[in-house]
Amino acid sequence: MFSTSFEDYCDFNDSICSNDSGIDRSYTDSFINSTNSTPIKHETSDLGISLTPTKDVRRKLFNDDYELFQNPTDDVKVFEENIQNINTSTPKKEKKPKDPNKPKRKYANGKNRISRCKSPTQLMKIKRNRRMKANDRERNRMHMLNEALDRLRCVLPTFPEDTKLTKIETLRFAHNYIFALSETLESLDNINSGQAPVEDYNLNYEKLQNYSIGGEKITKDAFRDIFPVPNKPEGCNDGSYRNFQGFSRPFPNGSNFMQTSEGVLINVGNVTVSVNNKGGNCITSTTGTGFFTHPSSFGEDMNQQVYQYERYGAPSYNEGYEANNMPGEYFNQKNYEIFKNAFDTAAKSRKIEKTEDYSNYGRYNNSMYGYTDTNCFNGNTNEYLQNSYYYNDQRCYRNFYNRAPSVVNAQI
DNA sequence: TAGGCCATCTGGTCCT
DNA sequence: AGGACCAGATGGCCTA
Repeated sequence: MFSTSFEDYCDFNDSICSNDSGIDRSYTDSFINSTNSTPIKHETSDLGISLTPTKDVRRKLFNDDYELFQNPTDDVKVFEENIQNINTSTPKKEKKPKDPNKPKRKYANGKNRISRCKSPTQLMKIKRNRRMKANDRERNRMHMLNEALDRLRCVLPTFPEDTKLTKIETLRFAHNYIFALSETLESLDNINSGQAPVEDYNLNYEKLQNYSIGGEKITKDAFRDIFPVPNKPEGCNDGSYRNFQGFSRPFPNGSNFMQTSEGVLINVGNVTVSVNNKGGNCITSTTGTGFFTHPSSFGEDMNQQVYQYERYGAPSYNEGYEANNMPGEYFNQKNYEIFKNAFDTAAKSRKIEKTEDYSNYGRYNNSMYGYTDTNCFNGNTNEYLQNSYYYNDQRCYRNFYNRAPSVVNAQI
């Protein structure tokens, strides 16, 4: 089975590996990312072929293996016998019945290219090469899967001080977060239809996150149990109290919706929208802030408004409603047009950078990984790493508190 | 030190 | 043949 020529095991010319095998890359990655991932083995007795840095080391490794092949110990013999009797492979799936109408595939006549005129030694090298390439592909595949999970983590409303969610926690939390957002939309629909909202949940991220980490799949009933309807704020008439609860950090009044004498503030997800009665409108998201200001209200400062609410408390819905005679329907056609125009203007003003192409294995580099929040910035200086994925695709949600807003002025 | 989590290796299966 | 996907095995790291 094994070649008796030692040199056959020592021919580690990299040319036997295809250009996309990523061998050098893997070796480099093992140093770059050694603190974040299991380093690729260099000194173990497994194949360890291309992953070892020098030919001398490779020779030593294979010399050891070669000696073992030539003179297997009793332990090795017993092990090899036992291993034949253990089936650790993926269980076979039942084969689908063949479709007789499906056209048969054509195969070339004669021996295939690989098995033709190849010595056992050459075949072994070919197999080993295939295995290395398969390992490399599998590694990259898992890396991309982890990239996707990291992206998911960044859009989930976790807090900076939290430890990184595990994979399963991330998936559970994402599921429950989507559920919670759906509940928000349902409440919003009830507002628009003139009905009282279904619930005014006393929501917060930490509860939802902790629930998710516990491994429970959230349901409507569980949702109501976990987030009970809070007591109405003082000054609100229960009969006409209308409010909906988003899932972002609430305003000082504990709600995600705030009706004031100046206008309306709505906070849903990562976006806060301020519609000012005088035309000074603002959209704030995790990616920045855009102000859409009517000429008559240039100089209006939303931050001052928020500060005023924090200090003196926001007026209740009824106060705002009565004072301004606001219509009950906030998301009517007119407001929709206002929002649409504002977003369109903002979209034209912002240049969207192309995100990194992950599909290029050759350019793959673990140093680009955003495993920790610190990867989003340059250490403690909070400078953006221009070559980081995070810089362009804005995944670093949890650190955007530090980001200065970009301001866009437009007339609506 | 046990257990959880993770990265990696590996062989099997399915599909093109 | 070869790539994608999957699941089991393994070893390292970390924490209670």
